[in-house]
Amino acid sequence: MGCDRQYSQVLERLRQAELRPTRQRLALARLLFENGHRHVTAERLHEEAIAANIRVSLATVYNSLHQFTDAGLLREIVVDYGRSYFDTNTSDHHHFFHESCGRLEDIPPGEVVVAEVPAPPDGTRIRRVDVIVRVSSE
Amino acid sequence: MGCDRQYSQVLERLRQAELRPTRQRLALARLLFENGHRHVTAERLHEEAIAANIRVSLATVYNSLHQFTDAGLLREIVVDYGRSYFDTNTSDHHHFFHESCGRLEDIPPGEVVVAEVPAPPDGTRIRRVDVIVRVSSE
DNA sequence: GCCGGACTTTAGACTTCCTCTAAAACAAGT
DNA sequence: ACTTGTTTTAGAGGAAGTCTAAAGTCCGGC
Repeated sequence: MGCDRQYSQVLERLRQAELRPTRQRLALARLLFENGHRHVTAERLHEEAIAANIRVSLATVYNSLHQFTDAGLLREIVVDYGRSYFDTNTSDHHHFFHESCGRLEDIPPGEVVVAEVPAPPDGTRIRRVDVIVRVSSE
Repeated sequence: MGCDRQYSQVLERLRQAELRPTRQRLALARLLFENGHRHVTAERLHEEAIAANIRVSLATVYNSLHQFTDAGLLREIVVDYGRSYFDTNTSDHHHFFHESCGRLEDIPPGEVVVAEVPAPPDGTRIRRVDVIVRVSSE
């Protein structure tokens, strides 16, 4: 099954991020990282955890998501007013946002090319370029 | 001064958008459109209106901003979780977002080139492409 | 000018998403 | 096992925005 290997990989990720592998962090990390790339909201992850019988508070879910983000394990994406998505794919890529259902989807790599990144204003440095292609059903 | 002309231009804009030129809408529209392009939040516009002795409620500011947006007079931009900016420049352009101070700034036209816009997922149509370049002070 | 009906505005309660607080629980070295 | 510093938690608190229903305004017809 490879379960043990996955488990210890997740554990190792937390160690490298210098985050104590507590019960809650470990469980959340497994939900996030053991099944391919995902886009989740805090609410959604919390529901999943509860459904999986992991007792964890919403505050801890928020804390963990932010700690993972700070450690570079997640990327936070804001599209809709007042809702954050967390993407387990931290590589350089962009998104489709489905306006009708609020779903976020990766744009296959290589499909958007920002041909020329503008010079940042004086005294500033570019942290990231976000491209969001908003789509709606026809 | 050209004030009368500006006034009637704003009036005309509301008429074309099929929005009754009420006292409040007219006053807000003047704040928004009579002094070059701007990026404002609802809170900010409300404060300005109060400061200019225009009695208007926050709810009306929100209503008006959304009506103007629906009519194509404004463009709504979401960068930060839980805060919307409204841009009076509705032409096709993109933004720098200053992470430290929360300021939004236009990228001069022609500076970002999205060389290739990806094909939208089946059954969907592209509504808009948003490019946000996040910068922070060095 | 004045009326009447439709459209707008308003205050304030409410919702949603998220953060804070202080106390209880836990991890990990000794 | 004990201690110490870190984490977790429930629930209160906060910010941004929406909703409601009552009061006010616009404007065409008279």
